[in-house]
Amino acid sequence: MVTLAEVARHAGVSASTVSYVLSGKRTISTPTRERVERSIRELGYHPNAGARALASSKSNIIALMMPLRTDMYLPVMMEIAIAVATTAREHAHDVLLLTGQEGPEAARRVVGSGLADAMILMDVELEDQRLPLVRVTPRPAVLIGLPSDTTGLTCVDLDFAATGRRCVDHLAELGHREIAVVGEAAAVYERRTGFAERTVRGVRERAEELGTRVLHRPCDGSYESVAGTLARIFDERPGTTGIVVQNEAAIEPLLSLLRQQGRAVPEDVSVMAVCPEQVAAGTSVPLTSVAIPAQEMGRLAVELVMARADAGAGRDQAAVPPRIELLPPTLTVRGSTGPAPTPR
Amino acid sequence: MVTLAEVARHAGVSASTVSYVLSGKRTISTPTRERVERSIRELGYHPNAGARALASSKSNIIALMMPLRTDMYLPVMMEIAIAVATTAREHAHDVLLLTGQEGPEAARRVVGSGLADAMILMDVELEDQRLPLVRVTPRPAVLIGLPSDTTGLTCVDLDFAATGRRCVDHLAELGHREIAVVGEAAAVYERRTGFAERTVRGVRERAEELGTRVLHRPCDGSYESVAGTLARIFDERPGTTGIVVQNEAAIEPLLSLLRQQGRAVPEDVSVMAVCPEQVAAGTSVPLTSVAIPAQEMGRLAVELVMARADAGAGRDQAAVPPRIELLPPTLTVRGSTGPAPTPR
DNA sequence: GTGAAAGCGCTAACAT
DNA sequence: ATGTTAGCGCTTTCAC
Repeated sequence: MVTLAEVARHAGVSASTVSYVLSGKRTISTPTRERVERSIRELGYHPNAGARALASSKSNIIALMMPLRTDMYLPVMMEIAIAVATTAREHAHDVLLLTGQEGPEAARRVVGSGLADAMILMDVELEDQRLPLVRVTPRPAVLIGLPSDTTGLTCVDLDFAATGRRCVDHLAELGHREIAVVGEAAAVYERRTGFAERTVRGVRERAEELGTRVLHRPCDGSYESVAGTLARIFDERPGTTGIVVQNEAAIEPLLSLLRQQGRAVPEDVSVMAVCPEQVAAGTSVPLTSVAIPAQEMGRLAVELVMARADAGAGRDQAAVPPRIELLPPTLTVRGSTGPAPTPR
Repeated sequence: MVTLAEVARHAGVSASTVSYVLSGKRTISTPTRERVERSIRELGYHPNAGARALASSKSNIIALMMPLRTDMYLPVMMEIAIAVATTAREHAHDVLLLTGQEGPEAARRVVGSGLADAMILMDVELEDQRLPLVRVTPRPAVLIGLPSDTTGLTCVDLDFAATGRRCVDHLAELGHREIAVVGEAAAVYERRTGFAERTVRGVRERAEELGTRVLHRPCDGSYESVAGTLARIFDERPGTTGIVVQNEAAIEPLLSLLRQQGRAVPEDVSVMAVCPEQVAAGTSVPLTSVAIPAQEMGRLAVELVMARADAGAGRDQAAVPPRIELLPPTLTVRGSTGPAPTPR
């Protein structure tokens, strides 16, 4: 294994000079720098990560915790993870993947051991078990999702309340007066992250302002469940002409069922979804949708956590104030929504 | 920050004793051990990862590379990643997530710097760019997938050829004499991993033995594409009564289209898939399928890489011989396959 | 602009 | 069964 000392000898300089060439923390004369860089290349030198971490007390590793609790939609998680990894590399950091089964102690472990010097928490619950640790730890952390008490925390998420409002606006503009929300599984509402509620709250809020009627039904993604949900919707509210779906798994079954029932989309009923762009564009009927900006969330989380890490290095405590960053919803109109049918 | 030396002082022992209590590499008297363990708890000591890595030249980190090239089905990747992380923890290792955009150099970087002491490569191509490095590096590596030349490599994958054969067997037993394969996107066959070809080869092989006719069509997952593919299939082979799908995205559109065309499943046409269990069980018609054992693949990859790592520590070179581990296909019969209809 | 040297916290001989 | 000690390879004062 090639060491810094060997590079130094090969280049005829001291170890510290090599170190400074690498870090750029000191001005080096061009000839010296070039000599060192040449030696590095010729010897195939790679700085030892452990030694670096020990000497600098910085690991250049971000821990990404994804508990993967219930029925979280894996592709979105995955997209976020990819965006986090990509962005982290742009900041010369790597990503350590922590999954759920180790529990909140995983965070304590990686931070306590200095393995990671920052962390990003996904799949945040309203009363997340990891929050006490996050509030106490000196390492910067960013949550993807919104707990009920955000005091002192930095969070990133889609603005689901605004998303709900935006959906109602769109349907109302098209003349729809009775709309239904096909939501996430009941379990998601009961014990979880709050994002589903936030959407529904947004929907209700705007619907009230506009005098639109709303029926909300949780729904797990199975074909049977969607069939039952749909039946109940048209049973209770035969006049329903607009449907907002916030449940990736329910989308195809829903479209398929409407087709079978002879309800044309969007002529008889308008359907819109809160889901990743890719999903909305790939369905049997391309769906008008509000995107779940997985990439942006991942990227932003890293940028925020790095900003705090850099500041923390300068001043003693986090000089960057905590921050709640709610991404504004973006609605894309595709083929699945249209003017409300004129009642017979 | 609490150090080992502080723990030693607090427990009234030497540093090495604390170290040995931690590693278990030396027998410690029960009273001493208990005293040390108590001090560790009381002081809230966490061994410093960097110092450990430096002193022992082992980082206890496995790098997981997922290039995420083309249209790989993200949920499967994700499941594998989760299984890898979980299993790694059982071996006291953590997982570093490397994505594609850094290219093959990422492997060189993490291994060269000692950041990772083993690696698992996903999404392996037939002529994978990373293979030269893997063959040269002293660190143990395991591939998930099969390149064209496996000399000296340890690989894990589903036995796709056997999977193809198994599918034909199942349909043939039910009396089907003309079957179609709806495959992955053409791009997958052209520039990629070989798994899709292996399935088709298995299908052809067994079909030939049994005198079954086979029509194979690549297909990207879009609704239009599936519609076109299906039309061509029944156009060219009106007698087709069995369909094997190897393309998660194509499944729902396919079922939906068959329904629209008035072809009942499985009365008129039997459909079976090569896909994760979860997908097969959740479709509008539960699908007879061969599972993609994502979890097992992830777990096995870690077990194999750890076995090589442990052996490498003992002897000089890898004492554990390279190994190709092809998981046998498991077919689960659900509602979507049945006896071939008697020709009119 | 460059060097010398003191650690960073731990592991693993080498002692006893 | 336990203690002593020499590094592991790098960063970063301090000195010139």
